[in-house]
Amino acid sequence: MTDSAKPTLMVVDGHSLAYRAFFALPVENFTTKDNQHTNAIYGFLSMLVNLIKAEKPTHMAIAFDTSRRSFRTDEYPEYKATRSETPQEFRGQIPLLQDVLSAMSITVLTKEGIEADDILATLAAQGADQGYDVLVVSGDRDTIQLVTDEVTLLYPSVQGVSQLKRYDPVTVQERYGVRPEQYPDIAALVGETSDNLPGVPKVGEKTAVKWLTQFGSLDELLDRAGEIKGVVGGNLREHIDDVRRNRKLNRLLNDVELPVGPADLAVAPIDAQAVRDIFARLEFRTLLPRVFEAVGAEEVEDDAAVVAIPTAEQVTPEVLAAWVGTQQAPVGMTLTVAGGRGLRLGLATDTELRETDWTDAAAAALGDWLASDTPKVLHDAKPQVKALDVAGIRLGGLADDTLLAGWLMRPSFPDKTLGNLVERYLGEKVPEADPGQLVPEHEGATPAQEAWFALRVSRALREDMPDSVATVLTDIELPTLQTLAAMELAGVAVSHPALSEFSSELAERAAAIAQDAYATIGREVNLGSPKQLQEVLFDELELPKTRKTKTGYSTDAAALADLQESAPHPFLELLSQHREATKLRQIIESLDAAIKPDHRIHTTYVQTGSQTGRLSSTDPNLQNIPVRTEESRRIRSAFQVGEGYETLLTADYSQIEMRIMAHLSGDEGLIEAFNSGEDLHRFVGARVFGVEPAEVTSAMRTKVKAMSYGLVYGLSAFGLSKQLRIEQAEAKQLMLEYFARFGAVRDYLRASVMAAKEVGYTETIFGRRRPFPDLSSPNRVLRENAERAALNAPIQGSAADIMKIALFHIHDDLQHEGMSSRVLLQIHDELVVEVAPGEWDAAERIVRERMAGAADLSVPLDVQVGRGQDWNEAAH
DNA sequence: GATAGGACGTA
DNA sequence: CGTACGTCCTATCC
Repeated sequence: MTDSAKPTLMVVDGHSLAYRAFFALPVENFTTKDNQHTNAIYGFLSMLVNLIKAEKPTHMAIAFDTSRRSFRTDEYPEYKATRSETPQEFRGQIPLLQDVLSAMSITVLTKEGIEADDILATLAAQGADQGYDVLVVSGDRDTIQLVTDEVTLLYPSVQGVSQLKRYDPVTVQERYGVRPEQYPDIAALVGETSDNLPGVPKVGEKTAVKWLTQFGSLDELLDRAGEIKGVVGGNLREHIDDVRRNRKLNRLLNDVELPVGPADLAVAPIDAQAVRDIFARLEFRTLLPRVFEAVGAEEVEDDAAVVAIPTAEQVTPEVLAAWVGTQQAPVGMTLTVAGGRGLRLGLATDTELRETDWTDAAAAALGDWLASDTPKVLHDAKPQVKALDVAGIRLGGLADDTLLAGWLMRPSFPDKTLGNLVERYLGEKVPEADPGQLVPEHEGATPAQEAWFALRVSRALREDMPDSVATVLTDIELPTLQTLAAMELAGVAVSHPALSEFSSELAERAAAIAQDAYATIGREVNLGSPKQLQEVLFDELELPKTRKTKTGYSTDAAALADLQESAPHPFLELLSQHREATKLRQIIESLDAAIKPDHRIHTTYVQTGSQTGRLSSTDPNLQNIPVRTEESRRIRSAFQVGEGYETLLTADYSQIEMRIMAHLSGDEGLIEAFNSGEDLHRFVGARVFGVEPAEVTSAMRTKVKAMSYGLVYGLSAFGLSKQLRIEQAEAKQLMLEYFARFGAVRDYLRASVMAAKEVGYTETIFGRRRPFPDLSSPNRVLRENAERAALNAPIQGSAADIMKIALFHIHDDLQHEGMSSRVLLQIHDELVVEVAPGEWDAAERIVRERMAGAADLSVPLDVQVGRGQDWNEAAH
């Protein structure tokens, strides 16, 4: 163990250890869904975390080689020349690893023409000089020469990267029979195959040690080489130049000029968020807590300023009402909610905090103020808005929601709690009650204290916020929030009898299909287990292998369809049918379970649930109710008009994303297509294939349709060929023809990605931004994924903006006109409205006007409206 | 009991 | 080698 009084400097050869990890860990287990390999990164970090925990260095640096070229190759071009090319899969991981390290505030050192071990040697020398205990971590045997009383080497043993052997002068002597500084002499004589440094033939470690002991030093040995007898003596004399060269090359430089010295390498607090972000990207999950445990948590906590949080004054509703009456500036507000009901209300200015129990009396005393336009700042206002609504109060003056503001600033940021925002934007900590303790040691923040934090975070966020984003927040998101609250409260009526009847049918059918399937293979398997299915398909039936997955071969629907074509087997069709039936049944069962006593399903819209600006829906997700097959639409038939209402209205935008493309690109052909009134795909097909619209066959229409939609997602010729099941050459030709007629589309898409690369973010028509740091990543997979996402983001995001604008305007209009009709669901480009008796005409007019008028584009926004007693019937 | 992976539903 | 989501099940990890 190291002397606790002395600081410990740990210097690590990043390259050699990551390389060992690369071969030690199976790459199949360490590949992200984007096909980014991470085994070297994972293995290295895993080892580093263990090292930090075990050694507790006070100072740390990690050195990397810059390239294969170094002063050694300049001197001796064959140096390391026999090493096989480092695999691209490995090299691609190094920049990512360095990103992680920098997020962990660990200094990464590289120097052109200098190898990592020379940097280690230099820092080790400086550290030993300046009174540090030095730990050198390297997988290169040459570093043995660095070992002294002050410098210890940690060297990976053969067992694997996690087992490091500790070399001090005594252990080196025991293992190699010489003092550490003599090790290079042995290496020079024996040679180093991996470095392509041949030594003296027939001389191994034993002979080398014997000679050195006998002659005292290498110089002495070489001077007196004539005294050595036999074949090895001859060999030595013959290869004496090689030995001199080896010795020259394996001497590590300990006087490299570096931008930092040991004192600059003090362990610093990690950037917890950056680490979380990059780990998310690398899909490391289990490693995150280990990293935080080893280096993160304490430092971050110490780093956050300990700010005295004002104490909240407990008052009666009447006193609180009097107090708020005197406030002009925005007030922070938190209504704690449990089971949809308000519990306690906290209000705060910068200096004064007030709290009261949320009772009928409080609602009565504060209702007017809550409904007034007096500006209020909340974090995650929607549940609070709903709880107020239950008490008969419509919250007015919603000036900011820090949850939405934080999301708009960083939509990829997964964790948007108030505490996270406070840390990021104020550098302070929100006290948290210890979870899992019945009597917590620490009290959490009170409602008024949360309100106080929200108020101050709001201001800090607004300072950073570009105007365009602030406009999206104020003019789109906050009004949308109010509307979503109302939609969630309204819910949608769903018929339990309809669902349960369908469910029973499907259960019977699935069971029968399963029996048939078992019969075709002669045994029972769990048809829901991909693992067991793989055994059946590829081992027992010996069907051709399909697309690879992380754990084997795919058994998904596309793979089964391919198999059915290339190697038909009755089991395949039965399996597909079984999947279909059980999937439908699952959906039905989960919907049925979500029906509340009011016979309605109340989903939760997650306003911050996407990176593009779309909503998401959970508990249950009502945005993925089946629609494609006739049978599955029976589920939609169970979504029915509720009691007291007359009919359901559905309204959807047709081809909204293509229309946005036409607008953004200004492509005259595409704009004409939308203004002509002709079916879009027929029009495009006519242009692409050079025929009259009437002559466009359904095959032609299918192709241009796939192409058009694919464009929005950054589709490649490969992807297009796969989807249409045509040759890649044909897909390529199709794309060429398409762009020959609609060239401005391609120009726009290219320019849009270029611009995003330039500024680092994309922007929707309304100014919503999405950052894309990976557009300039040296990693091709990351970069190209980012390019496709960046291509799509302004289009999908603008469509989301337009729908939100239409949505809250419809909601507001219905209210202002005193109608009972209400919006129930939003499914990205579709709305479902429950229409009250006698209100159809007005409702349809409002919906059509507001949807078509939500944006002024160079093409019309086409809206399709349908009506019916249930969702399926209403879908025209 | 929690988490990961495969599969699949929607726009 | 097409974007954006949520949820179910099974298998595996702890």
